[in-house]
Amino acid sequence: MHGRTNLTAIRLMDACENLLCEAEALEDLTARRIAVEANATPSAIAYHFGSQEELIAAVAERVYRRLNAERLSLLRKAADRRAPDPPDLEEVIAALVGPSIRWSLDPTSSYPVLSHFTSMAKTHRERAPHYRRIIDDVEHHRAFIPHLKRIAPWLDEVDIGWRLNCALGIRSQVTRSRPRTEVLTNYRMNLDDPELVIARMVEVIAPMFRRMA
Amino acid sequence: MHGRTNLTAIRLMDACENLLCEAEALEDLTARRIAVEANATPSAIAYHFGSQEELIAAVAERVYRRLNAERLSLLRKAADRRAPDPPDLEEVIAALVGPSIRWSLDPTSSYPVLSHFTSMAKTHRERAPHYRRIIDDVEHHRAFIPHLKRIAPWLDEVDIGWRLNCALGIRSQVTRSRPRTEVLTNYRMNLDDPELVIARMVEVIAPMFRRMA
DNA sequence: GACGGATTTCGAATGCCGTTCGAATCGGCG
DNA sequence: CGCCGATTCGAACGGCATTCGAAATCCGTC
Repeated sequence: MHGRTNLTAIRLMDACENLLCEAEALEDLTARRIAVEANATPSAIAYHFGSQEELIAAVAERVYRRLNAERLSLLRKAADRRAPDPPDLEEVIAALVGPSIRWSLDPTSSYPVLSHFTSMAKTHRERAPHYRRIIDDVEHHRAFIPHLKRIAPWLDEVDIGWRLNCALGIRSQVTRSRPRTEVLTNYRMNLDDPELVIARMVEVIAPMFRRMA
Repeated sequence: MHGRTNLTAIRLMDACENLLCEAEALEDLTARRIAVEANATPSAIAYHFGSQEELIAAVAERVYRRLNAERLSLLRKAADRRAPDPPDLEEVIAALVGPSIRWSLDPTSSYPVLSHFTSMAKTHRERAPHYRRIIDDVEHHRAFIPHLKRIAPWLDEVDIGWRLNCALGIRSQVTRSRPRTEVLTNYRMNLDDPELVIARMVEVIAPMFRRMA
């Protein structure tokens, strides 16, 4: 029934996720390789998912859900700790960027799936809408807005959203352009310790939400 | 002589640049289409550039040089205006992010070449080193460091480089993830006026280089 | 236990891709 | 004219994702 609850459908997704993590370049990920890794044939991909791209989208969505769950869990924790007072700004920022940073530095995580997936949206025309729906789903980011609004009530929602967007840009730069980051900091920053990196990011992002001097 | 000063080599680069700008997806860019657009054959690409990827790299490098020249020209202008005093912080930041923003909003510019090119580095394994050499060339960014250091002498060079890197991340987010930016700001920010966007970015980035309250 | 329709798997075929390669063509110089 | 390097071309080749009809498998029903 063309579903993805089937056993081989699951095996295809797992194989695709594994290959996507190991592959250093996307051209290493071919339908045939996925099929072999999953003990199936390329036709199985078409049958269960419609196309290779939709399989990848399904895998990416699955990984995204895990990351977002972690983010929102940290946000809830930050909110609960201080309730009914507004949460701690630095803790909220750490909840926003922390999971991405930790995943990107953990070689056993599936973070490569996400970074490959975003660059894939620019490659494929037909599936792009379907891809963008996943990438541009920012509901889990919007969840941060009300909390930040309580922390910085003098900013309107547009200002908050804009700063949130900027924070996400910094996050992407650090996770996806490591060579640039290394060169610009003269190789004198320890970019391997996630907590250190997160602290450095908080140090830069937090002032965006503080009242100007 | 396998050079790229030949007439058809130039026509190939121009055709590739045009197609790269018009194509909304990279799969639209094929060697055969480039050849047709340049009144040549696919073999000509191999002959003059070695491969399609190297042709694309040559085109991207050409566009990068134009953008960087514009950036450095603005930086020099900012430095000259206040010399021998340190340049104005906001003007330096505008020099850093302004050209990218203006190009990305100008439909006649070749900015799509750059955004496509960066996502291409993740797709191809063999040429990746060659690609990364172009992408990770941050010499033109490093040129900003001494000026920023004069503006914020209490920051060491690592701090300056880190903040510069963060500013570039914000720039990338705004130029490359417009849908996200729109949703997060509730579609209530005018993202079509480059000067307005630049002002908003300066507003967020400048505090990174100001002494904390 | 055997049947029959729906579901799933398979393998061959299709069309497009980038690239290769030998032959044909061009252009200037003796 | 005749030569030779530089350039262009067209016909391959292998690899890719995908399609499709036939086989195989599964499972409720007789």
